[in-house]
Formats: sequence, C-alpha cells, structure tokens
Amino acid sequence: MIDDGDQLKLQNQLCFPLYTASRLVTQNYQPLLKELGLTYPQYLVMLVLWEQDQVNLNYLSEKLLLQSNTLTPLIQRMEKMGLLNREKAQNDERSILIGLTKKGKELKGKAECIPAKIFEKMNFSEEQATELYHVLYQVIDELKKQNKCH
Amino acid sequence: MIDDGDQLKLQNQLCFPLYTASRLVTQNYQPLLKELGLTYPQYLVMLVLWEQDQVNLNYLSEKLLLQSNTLTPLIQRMEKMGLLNREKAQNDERSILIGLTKKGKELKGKAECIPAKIFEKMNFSEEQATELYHVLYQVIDELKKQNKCH
DNA sequence: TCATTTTATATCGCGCACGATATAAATATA
DNA sequence: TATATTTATATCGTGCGCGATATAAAATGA
Repeated sequence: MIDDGDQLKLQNQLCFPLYTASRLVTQNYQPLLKELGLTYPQYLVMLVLWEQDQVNLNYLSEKLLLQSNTLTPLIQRMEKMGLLNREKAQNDERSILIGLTKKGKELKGKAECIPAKIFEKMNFSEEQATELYHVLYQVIDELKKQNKCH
Repeated sequence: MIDDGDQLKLQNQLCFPLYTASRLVTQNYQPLLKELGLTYPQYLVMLVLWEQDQVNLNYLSEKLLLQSNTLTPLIQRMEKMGLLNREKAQNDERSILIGLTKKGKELKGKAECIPAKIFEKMNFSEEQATELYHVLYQVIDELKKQNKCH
C-alpha cells in the first residue's frame, strides 16, 4: 500500500482493489457460467449443493454468508430453472430443505473444467494464490467476528 | 489454498473469499458512511473527486472501472443529493463535466477519519495490508489486460 | 461536403445485496 | 397451559453492476 500522506486518495485504499478485483474476477467467470446458464451467486449455491445435497436455507446462509433476503429469491429462481427443489422439513416446519434435481446434479459435469480455466486466466503462481487465499480468509474471519459481537 | 482433490469444493475456490471479503469490508464501511449519507460506491466517487475536481464521466469510468450504465444513475443520485453538478463540456458536447458543490467539498472533512477507522477494524499489520494490496492490483492488472485484448 | 464510423453518455431490464420488517413455527417461561 | 421469546424464512424497497442497446456529437474519409 502506498502512503503519500493523503489517506483519502483512491490509491491508498485497500477496499477499492478488493471491490474491483472481486468484480473483475466475477466478470471473468461470465463466459464460462453462461454455458451453464448460471449467474455467479447461483454458481456458488451449486458449489455448496454439489458438495452436500439436501440442506436447509440456513446452511447455505452460513456457508455463503448471505441472508434469506438474498438467498430466498435466488433459490426460487433456481427452482424455476429446474435445478433444485424446495420443501418444508418434516421435523421443523419453518425449515426449508433444498435438494438438487437430476438436472442440477448433471450440471456438475459441465462445471468441472471451470476452476482450472479461471486459474489459468488469473496467471497466478500456486504460491501467490495460496497467499491471497489465506490473507482473504484472515479478513473474513476478522470481520465475521466483529459482526457477531455487538 | 487447500487442494484435497475436488476443485469444485467451495473451500478450494479463490473467487469465493474474494467475493465475500469484498462484501464484508463494504459492510464494515456502512456505519461510517451512513454518517456521511453515502453508499459505498458513492464514497468511491467522492474519493476520486476530492482528489481531482471537474472531471468527465469517462475519467471516473477509467479510475473506478465502472461503466456509464452504472455511473450515470449513481452520479445523478449524487447530483440530487446536492453533492455535485453535471454540465456539458464546452469543447465537446458529448462529454459531461462533473464538479463538486460546496457541500460536496465540505464532506471531505467528515471523511478524513474513515480510512484509519477501517484499518483498525481489519486488525491488519502494515505488512499484511501491503501484501494484500499488491496481490490484488496484480489480479486487477492481469484481468484488465484480458478484457482489453479480444 | 455528405455519408460513415467512432466516441461519450444514457436508457432499459434483470439479478443480486442488504436494511428493515413481517410471518409463522418452535421453544422457553411464567 | 397460556404467553412471551426465539428462530427460520419470506417480503419489500432501494441502489448498485452489467449486458444490450440507443442517442447524439465528433471525427474520419471518400
């Protein structure tokens, strides 16, 4: 980080490159995700469900750090697309169980190639990726803590 | 980055922590920006204008890597808030010159304390911040290149 | 000079994010 | 067991982001 005395300069902000890198990376997923018919947040939901099927909304919420006001409409769209089903849990009528359809499960095959392609685009060494990964999770863990207490 | 064989696991994605860290950091700006009556993207626009007043939309677009379909409505809202003025450039009637109002200039004083407060919240060492900063700009520069050639 | 292309900005539509609030089911408490 | 509280999800409104497209002014060129 460059510090030339003026903390309010754009180039002295850490938040700006974080925000911009996130947007640009998402943009780079676009052509690949278009082939699957998914948006980027929908892709994240699929990643969770491919890993663990039949989970409730709260599970998705904790994994992705997104709330029901974001997830509910998102999941409803994906249900309309035929990728997943939503049904009330038997033991708790408040809880919504989300499960992949055949179509949703089959989409995983098409997605297998995506991570490698993205990594190639980023033009990163393994070390740089690992470094970025750990620093980002440090930020996330720190800020999650802060959101909790208070 | 953890590699346990399944590239499609959420924990093996670099994109997810990037997306999440960006959202969480933005959320941490919220209470501070609320006092200024600004959203986070509006704050970024103000950072640019506090640094260089009287610029056209294209200048903002290049600095923030946002396009007119995002910036135009954003700037129009800020004009309604009385923070800036928009007028056609004399030498080029297509170009929109954006300049801070008195109110917009005065807001800088209130914002001076924000970067330090955020940095404190993040609980980062100078080295970690610098490291993250440079890696993020590396991502940005790489992906900017890719968007250009094609 | 007049048609063509390029450039700068704007408009439209849709899908997030998220603060605020609502609803209904489950749990805790008096 | 009736009431209060908590929990899980949903709804509403607003402001981004961004793909696609439109518009008008400027630059190019035949």
